[in-house]
Amino acid sequence: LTTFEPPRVVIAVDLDYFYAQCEEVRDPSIKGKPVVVCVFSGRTEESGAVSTANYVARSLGVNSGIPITLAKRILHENSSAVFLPMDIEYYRIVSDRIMGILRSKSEKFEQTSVDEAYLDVTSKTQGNYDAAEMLGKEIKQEILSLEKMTCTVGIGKNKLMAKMAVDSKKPDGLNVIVPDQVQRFMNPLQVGKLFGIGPKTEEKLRTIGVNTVAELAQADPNTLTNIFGKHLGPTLKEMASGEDNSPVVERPIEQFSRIITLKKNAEAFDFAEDLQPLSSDLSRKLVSSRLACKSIGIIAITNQLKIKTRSKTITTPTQSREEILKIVEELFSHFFEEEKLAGSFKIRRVGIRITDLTPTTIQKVRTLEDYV
DNA sequence: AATACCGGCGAGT
DNA sequence: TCATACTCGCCGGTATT
Repeated sequence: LTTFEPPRVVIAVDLDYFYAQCEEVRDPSIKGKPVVVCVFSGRTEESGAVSTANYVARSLGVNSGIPITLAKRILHENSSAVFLPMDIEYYRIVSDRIMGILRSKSEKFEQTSVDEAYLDVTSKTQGNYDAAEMLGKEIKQEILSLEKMTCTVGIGKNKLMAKMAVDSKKPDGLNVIVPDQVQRFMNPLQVGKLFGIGPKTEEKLRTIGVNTVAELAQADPNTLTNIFGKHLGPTLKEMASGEDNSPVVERPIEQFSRIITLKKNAEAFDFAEDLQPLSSDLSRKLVSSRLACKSIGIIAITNQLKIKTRSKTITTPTQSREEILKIVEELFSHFFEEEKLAGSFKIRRVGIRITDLTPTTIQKVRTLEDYV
């Protein structure tokens, strides 16, 4: 006698143009106007990039990642356009409330960013896609009534298909791709539409004559493995078939980083002062999450926007602001010595990354004992 | 031979 | 020139055990 195992049902939820929508909710008078949420780098008055824009702004060509100055040029005749500095703390508070709602509606839950999450609802729906769709409508309605916010819901047989469903129905959509329709949905797509295939991978595939997902699904496995490696090659083929076995699970954060734009480009290590707040922030974050790091790294971004990194693994995990800073300064000193020999170059942005995070169980025990 | 570490690259929000 | 701040994952090369 075997128990009935319903086919997996996964819901992906994506909060529409999240940062900009948070601003619309906070101040409804800006709804209908172009709303542009900006990260001001502080280098000059207006330098920086667009983080998110609402759909009014997007329809005019103001997309994520473009320079703020360009966005202003595009919208300069539009006197109603609203440019706001990113207020990540506020967005996180809104996000936390909504994620709480979503978590309560799922058996397994995985938040993948501040505005996206997956819900495994297999047993709740008993594998029934009509039940899943009703649940999707309920989720949309609840977020709308409690937070006055729209979202897009995608439903599929795994995370990939749920995500593909979401991406093809934004914004304010509800899209179900039932298992029978997976091939029909996927085959005609250009490979660049697949989640995880960006411009570089798309171009590589084009050189071997693979343009559509159907062609990728039929592509020669050896060729793919030769080009993309023994993991990515087979994964690409699976993706093209709409297959994805990855479970919906909450993952612990594996790295923290902080990065800033320098007031002026550096040709030598003359910005040690600027690193102190970064180190402090990361140290605080470690302490508050009861973690210590075993690996400390630096990030340097050149004026050509090339990313360079150096890192060091230490023997005893640390939370210490001073220790992190000391290693970071060593790494930057070495880095500039090396690069000096290599030729002239300029560093635009610098940062610190900490990885190999390990729980500080000793602190946990102490905290418990305090209560005993 | 297996594992760890390192730096680069790519993708996504 | 105009180009943020994050996080995750894989690749290949090299070092360590």
